Amino acid sequence: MDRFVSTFTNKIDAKGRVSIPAPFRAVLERDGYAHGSVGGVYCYPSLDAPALDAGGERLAKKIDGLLSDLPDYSDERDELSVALYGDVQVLSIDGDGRISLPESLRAHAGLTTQVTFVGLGEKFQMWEPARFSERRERAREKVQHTRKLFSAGSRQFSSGEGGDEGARG
Amino acid sequence: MDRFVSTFTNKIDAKGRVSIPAPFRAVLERDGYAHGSVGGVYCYPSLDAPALDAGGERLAKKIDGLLSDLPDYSDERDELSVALYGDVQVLSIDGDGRISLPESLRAHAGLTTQVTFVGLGEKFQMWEPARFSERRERAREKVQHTRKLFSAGSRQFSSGEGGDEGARG
DNA sequence: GGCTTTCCCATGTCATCCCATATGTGCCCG
DNA sequence: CGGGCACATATGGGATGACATGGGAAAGCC
Repeated sequence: MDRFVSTFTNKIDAKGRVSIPAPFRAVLERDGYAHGSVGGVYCYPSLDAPALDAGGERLAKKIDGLLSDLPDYSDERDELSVALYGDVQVLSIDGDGRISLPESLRAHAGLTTQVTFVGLGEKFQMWEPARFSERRERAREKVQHTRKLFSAGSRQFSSGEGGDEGARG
Repeated sequence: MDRFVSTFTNKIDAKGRVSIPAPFRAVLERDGYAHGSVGGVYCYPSLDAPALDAGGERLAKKIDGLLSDLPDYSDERDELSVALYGDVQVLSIDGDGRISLPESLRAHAGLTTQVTFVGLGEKFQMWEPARFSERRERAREKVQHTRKLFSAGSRQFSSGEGGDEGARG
């Protein structure tokens, strides 16, 4: 199965366009993106980060799956639909492998001149480079912390330790 | 399968006309809307929101399906029929891809100068922009809450940070 | 006959398409 | 082993077309 991996940073040009890293593009194409046809890149604001989530058909079907569990015409379904579908933008890829990011999306992620593409397996994220490096730093720390937990059989970690960077904000 | 996705905001002109976003129009056309022929956009007040629901043939059939599940001549069916069919308007799309909204529909959604079209998969809704952003905010909070339930127990420490690869799925 | 609705055309803006260029990378050949 | 060539990718810009929107004319309705 193809996954989105690695990170790349590309520029946003004067028209708001940005090249999708070629490896990501390849994954999207294998994921049902036919060049001329309908469909494209599904993109929406990340729920818990100043970034954008994006993916192909596989991601879209996952969203469908969430909703199909709820009964038609229930209040709950309508509300979830708004949150899931309402924020989604379908971005088409031009002949040169670029997408153009609407203002609303750029605003959520604070994107101005550059975008960092971060592969997350079934989807990828787009970050403002500076924010991402900050986030990555914290993620590294957390991995270290997790490793300590794995090896904690011998040594009991103190209860305060886990909270040093855990609170997000 | 074609779905209504994304949100768009268009203006209502002096004659009460409003352009249907081109992507939605494309979905409607694929859904059995032949340009000159009979049929059009099925539109009715949302049952539980100050908005309008709309869609094409597929939506109409779904409503039929809901009713056929209920016994003939039952009070419940009568009530639902009235609620669903009674307020339905079939709006025709003009040569430029516009519909004109009758006063009764506009009143229910509080539409004045602008309309926000919200794709919800098999149907779409029309909102007064300000009301929609309010609703969207609530929907987001609800999804966040739901997500926390999903991921509760799997990660006790630090809510979210590195673990957001499962965000929407 | 006045009013509303529908059709048609005009316009400005924005997105898309296409091509040109730069940069870097791997490969081939010397 | 090193230089150069070819290709893929990223990026910039110009031109063309799509789309939203406004207004006028014609056709139906009361």
